Amino acid sequence: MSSSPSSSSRSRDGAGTDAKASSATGRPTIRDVSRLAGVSRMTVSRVISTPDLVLPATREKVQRAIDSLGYVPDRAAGSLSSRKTGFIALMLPTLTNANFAAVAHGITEVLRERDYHLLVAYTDYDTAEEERQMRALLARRPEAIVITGALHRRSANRMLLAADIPVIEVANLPSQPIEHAIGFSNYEVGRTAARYLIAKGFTRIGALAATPGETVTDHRGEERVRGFEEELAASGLSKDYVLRHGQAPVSFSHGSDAMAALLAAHGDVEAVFAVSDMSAVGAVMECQRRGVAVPEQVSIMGFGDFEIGREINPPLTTIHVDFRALGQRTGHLLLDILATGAQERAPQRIDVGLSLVERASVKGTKSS
Amino acid sequence: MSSSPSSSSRSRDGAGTDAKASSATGRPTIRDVSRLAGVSRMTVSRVISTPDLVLPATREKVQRAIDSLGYVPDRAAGSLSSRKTGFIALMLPTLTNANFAAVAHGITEVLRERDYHLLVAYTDYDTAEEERQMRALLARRPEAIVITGALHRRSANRMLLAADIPVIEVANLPSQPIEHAIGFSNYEVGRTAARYLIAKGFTRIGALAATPGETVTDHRGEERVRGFEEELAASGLSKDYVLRHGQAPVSFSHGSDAMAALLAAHGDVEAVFAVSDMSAVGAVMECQRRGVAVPEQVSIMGFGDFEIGREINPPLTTIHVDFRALGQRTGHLLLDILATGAQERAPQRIDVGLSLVERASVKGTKSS
DNA sequence: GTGAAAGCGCTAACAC
DNA sequence: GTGTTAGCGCTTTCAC
Repeated sequence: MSSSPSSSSRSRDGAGTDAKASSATGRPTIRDVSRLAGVSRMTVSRVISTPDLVLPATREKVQRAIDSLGYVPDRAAGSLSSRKTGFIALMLPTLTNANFAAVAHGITEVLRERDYHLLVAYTDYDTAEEERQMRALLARRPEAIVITGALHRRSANRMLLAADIPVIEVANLPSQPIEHAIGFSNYEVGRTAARYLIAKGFTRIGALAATPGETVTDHRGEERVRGFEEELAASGLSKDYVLRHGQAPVSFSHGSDAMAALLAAHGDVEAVFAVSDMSAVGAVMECQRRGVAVPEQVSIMGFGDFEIGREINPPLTTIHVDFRALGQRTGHLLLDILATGAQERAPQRIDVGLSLVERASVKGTKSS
Repeated sequence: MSSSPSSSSRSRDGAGTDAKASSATGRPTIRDVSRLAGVSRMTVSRVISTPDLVLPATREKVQRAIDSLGYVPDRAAGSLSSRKTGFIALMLPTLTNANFAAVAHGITEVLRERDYHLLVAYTDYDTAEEERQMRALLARRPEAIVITGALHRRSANRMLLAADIPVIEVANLPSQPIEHAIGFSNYEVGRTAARYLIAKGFTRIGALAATPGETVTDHRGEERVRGFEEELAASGLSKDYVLRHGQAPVSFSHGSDAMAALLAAHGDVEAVFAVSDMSAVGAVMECQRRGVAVPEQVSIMGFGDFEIGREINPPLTTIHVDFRALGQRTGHLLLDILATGAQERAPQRIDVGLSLVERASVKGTKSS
């Protein structure tokens, strides 16, 4: 493997000057490539990032060296020097939720093309984890950060501001966004559901949500019930049928349990809005088991338009938000911001809206 | 902010010597902290990573400087120097699947404590994405890599080997693992399902799977049908009822569609194994819609033990694997390997096994 | 079109 | 206990 000295002593440094031993890790470095190709490290760097600035002959020579060594540039070293890490931070309550997973998926799809990498952190709805996760995320020097819903700790918020990177809030649309926001109003979701059920002529209208906990809270879900309750109140209807039951995250079994509890307490309930389709599906199943006909005896609707809702019998009426598209839009805004050069971009506030999907689980729908 | 010269010229360099201007990014560096605290950068570094080696008085002084500046160490710079990135790579087919999300979740839970970060990449079942994703992952110099199922491209495999880091295969248990493997045999899942249905006395037994595609293939699902078919053949039963339909990833609607197709082609089918609970649930719903009684007319079972299976009516018989625990075990093995010092650890091959969960969707179960 | 020098922000190794 | 020196593997900047 010793390179035979060339006949003339060349002034280019390539194989000669940069004669340091190869790295201890065994993984080839840019230096190994430069030596093998007989060019400087800078030329190797150019072949990788700006190949057009390199003569085709040189480029091929370098490329062969790269291939034969199986060289993969170390991005950490590159970042340190270029001050661009290629990381985008994403902070979620959980990944074990199809909608949040869809957001992450949508963002990734878009960022992938530009070689950005998503750094995902999740709090499991635990506000105490926020600060830890935020610190860990910021230590990787993301070029921007995407968060879902508001932060709930001042400390986490302070860190976020101090980081001085673009912030995008997704899947929730605060009236006063930190900077950019793409999403919809959870509060409006609740109001929309209530208005819909009221318009259908129901008067004993309930809801199924999680109990807000000390540390573990589904803030978005809670906002939905809040909107729901206020609309009920605005129409002079009772909130007695609104049930907060169990802990976040809500799931199918949450819906079954909560529905059972609601039927036990208020057997005369006519219509129910569950803050998530997961709960709504559980509620429908519970009704089936109890011989309570849906929608003849009880109408049920949910939120999220999860695939399962389309499949059950009767199909679930729900409120739809396209989370994957939300992720994709977020990805595009991100690329836009990062290309435009950081803070030049005026804060965006994009409401992707909601749509009510009428299916057969609510009485009085054409399809039911 | 100018520091007044102290009465004596001290030999410690702290505030004096390290007098370079603060960084261009605006974010404080270790140098800013050291200056403010009047100590060397090394002392700051120690306060962060090995506080016990620093005098309490010094430590507090430094901590105050850290807090007042809002300093968050740059891990990229740290990695470069220490050669420990704190990254674990995870390569999945998709995150939009509760079981894979659960694996990621389980790993994260464990690694979190040690400040390791999971770097997730997904291929969307596209084997062509493998190489790209693998390269991007390795460029971040993960200390270990976790992959689900085998890699399908030689190029990706070569890169993996060249990276020379611990490899753990999860959720699939190849007979010849690359190195470590934690999981179960998908092939056995299929055989178990077939044996179960055969033992129940059925003879016209079908399956619902995806069609293997050119680029998009659910290899794990395909292995499950393969095992299923072989067991059928071993008992001299026909494979005519085994249906490969639609594209991966399978979903609820895949199950509905496939079940409809199966009933159309072979109305006399007695029992069906769907390669995923998602499909199985879709199949049950389709039967309900068609007035085909489950399990009286057709028995249905799935794989994965998704929560929804427990909730539907009748509850779904399935094969259970605890994916979150799988993730947690993977996390612990990872910590073990990384602590033991890389390659010292003998390759582990851990079969977490399967369990058949009998519920009411198969005829002849006590509960049905 | 290519190269040399300098340095990104941190820590390993060794002084004292 | 704390400081100094010397890099980690890249890219920026500027020279030629």
